[in-house]
Amino acid sequence: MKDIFRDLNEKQRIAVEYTEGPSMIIAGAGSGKTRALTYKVAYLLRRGADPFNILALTFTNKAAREMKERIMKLVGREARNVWMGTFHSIFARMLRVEGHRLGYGKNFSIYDTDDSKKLINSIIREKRLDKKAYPTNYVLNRISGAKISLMTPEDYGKNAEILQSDKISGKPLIVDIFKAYNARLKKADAMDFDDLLFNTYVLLDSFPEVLYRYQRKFNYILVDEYQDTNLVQYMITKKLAANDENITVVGDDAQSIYAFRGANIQNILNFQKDYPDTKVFKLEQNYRSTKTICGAANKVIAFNKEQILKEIWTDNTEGAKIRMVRNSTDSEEGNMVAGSIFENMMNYQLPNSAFAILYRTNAQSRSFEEALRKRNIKYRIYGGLSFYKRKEIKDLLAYFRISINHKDEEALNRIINYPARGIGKTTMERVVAIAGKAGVSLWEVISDPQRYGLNVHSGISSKVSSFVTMIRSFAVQLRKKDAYEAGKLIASSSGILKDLYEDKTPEGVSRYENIEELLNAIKDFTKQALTEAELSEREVPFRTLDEFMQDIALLTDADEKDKDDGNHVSLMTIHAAKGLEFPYVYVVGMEENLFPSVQSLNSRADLEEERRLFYVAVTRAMDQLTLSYAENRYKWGMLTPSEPSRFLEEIEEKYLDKPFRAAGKGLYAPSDIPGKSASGVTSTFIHKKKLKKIRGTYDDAGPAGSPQEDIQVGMEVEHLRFGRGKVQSVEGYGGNKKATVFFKQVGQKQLLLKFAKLNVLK
DNA sequence: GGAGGCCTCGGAAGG
DNA sequence: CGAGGCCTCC
Repeated sequence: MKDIFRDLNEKQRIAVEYTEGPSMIIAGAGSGKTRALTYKVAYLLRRGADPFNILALTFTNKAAREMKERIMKLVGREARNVWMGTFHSIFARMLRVEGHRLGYGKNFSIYDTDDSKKLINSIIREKRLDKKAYPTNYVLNRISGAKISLMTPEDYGKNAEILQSDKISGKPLIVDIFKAYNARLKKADAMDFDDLLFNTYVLLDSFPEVLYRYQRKFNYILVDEYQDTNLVQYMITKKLAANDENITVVGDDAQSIYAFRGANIQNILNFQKDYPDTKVFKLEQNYRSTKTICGAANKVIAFNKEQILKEIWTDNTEGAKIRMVRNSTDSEEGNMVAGSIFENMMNYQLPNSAFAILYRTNAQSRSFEEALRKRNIKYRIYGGLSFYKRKEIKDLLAYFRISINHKDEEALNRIINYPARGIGKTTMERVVAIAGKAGVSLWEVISDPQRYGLNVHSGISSKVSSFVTMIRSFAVQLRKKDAYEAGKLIASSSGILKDLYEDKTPEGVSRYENIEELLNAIKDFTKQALTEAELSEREVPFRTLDEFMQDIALLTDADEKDKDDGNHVSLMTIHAAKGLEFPYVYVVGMEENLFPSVQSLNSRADLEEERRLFYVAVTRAMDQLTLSYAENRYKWGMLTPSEPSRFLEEIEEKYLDKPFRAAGKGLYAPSDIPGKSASGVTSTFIHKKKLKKIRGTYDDAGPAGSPQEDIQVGMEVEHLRFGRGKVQSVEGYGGNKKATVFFKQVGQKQLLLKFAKLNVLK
């Protein structure tokens, strides 16, 4: 048990050891929040807790997966039985078992945001409402907000305040759309993302025996990123923990950046009121960043009024000053950043993965893409169109969905006439109308058209019936074949493969390849061996397609594995960067009306959230932070002038490389950057451990590097990127000391020892 | 029923 | 600028 604690500092250790009763770990940026959480679970397991009795909730699949892997490394394979996952996936799992009490089938569908929007649009159309008056996103946000606040459509309709505000905004009928929307979901045996939470709450609230069972089951509850929880998440965890109150929440109010989607910062601020016995632990030692970056970040966040007081500090070195760079246009900004990355890479022998470019909006990525491509620097853009959002993928998945759950209306609408089979808009409008009147699902109508008096030409009626027959045959095959065989059969029998195969345009070819890729993923899934325990409790001795669908229904882009070795410059929004760290960080587009965004300028709360976002951006940097802005930027095709962001002035002068707004010109102009003395970067002190942590590809064999002075001719050394080699000669003194090394893989290289961290092997 | 032209409008994003 | 919705025309 000792060895677990060896990796923790005193404060972390005390927090981890405190297992009985409510506790809150307020963890500053880079202070080892994830570490505390993973070690606490590991510690519980070591002390004999049953993994099945531990519930650990996260916001992203990635966080859950990484934590699980780390715990498995600490205590072994049993850790995979911990109930660790996202709120949505854990609750979906519970609802598959218990949902029948609320009238859902075991194979209920999960509607993603696109499905929800389409459904809302069709309801607006059917109700003959004005689309302009009822924008889809607005309506969906209202509905989602209601569900997050645990309101049914009936509650919504009784709430005078809400009705009044809908009336004032000229949308008095949202309540009707909400009612219809929920009814349609139910009829389709489907839940949207919010329902997964809402229904879990209802389940625990209305069925005491179920609540009791899960309270007994989950002896220990841990919640990650607690500052991001919304009301329903808060209520569920409170209910589940009510029995023995062994609840640990981890978070940092300074990094709460999701209020816009319902996160309630009060949940963390009020935790101590909910559980008066709460033990509070503060982790403030930062292991990630230099003193400069920590100091600057503290100053920035201090401009906010609402916060739990805390300051991060670090034992790391002072480090390089923060650079601020003015550019005349956004494309110049792109070139400046790419040039600076290139130069740092060359000077200090850094991998691409040491660099990140962070921006406020996805639309900003273009100038950086172009500049990086010009220099042949590998990069990856996070966010944007994900694999599972592509049309062809959604089409095939819709076939899977409707084969599993015939009532799934959005899946049906999507594919009933794709590939084209002559069942058009008119026919479907009739089906929808009849189904609505009879109060049954669309499937019910098309599978028994006579009974419901579906009045169409005999030609069309035979097309409909052969579609129904096809889906039914898929359903039969689902039970006989494993996931891969069934998936392959559906892909070809549905006509999707043929349709895409015939399209020889580059896009068509790529769509075909995407389908192949999906089938490969299913193959991988199918190949995973089943344990004896699993085999004993299932009907068929192989993994099935509906299991695959449950596995991926809640997956998103962020879960996609890197296709390369992970050695790329990362481009992403600041939101997406939360939880990540990079040696070199460029926060770009630091301009008024962009960051902070226009929409945030109206209220103090919004501006403070924006500042927390800036705090998150600053604290992603380990070694060097560069802030940049452009005086002119293309916005929607127009070159628009812009002012530097107010946040730039919140960085204390003493942390800056050159004064911001000093008399005359302070900031770097881009021409100052590449080339000249590496812009005063004193040292890079990239810790090997950290680099390895970033992507896990730069494994170093030996222990921490030896002092550079000791490098001698004849030594066997290892370089992060070039691998093993032998020192041929050494020349120069002090900071200019150079070594010529022959590497087995890449041949002879001259290295400036100040920058190239070499491990001495022999 | 699908292709192509015109118009509109634009935040961030997990599941 | 570019994506997506809508209308028109074949």
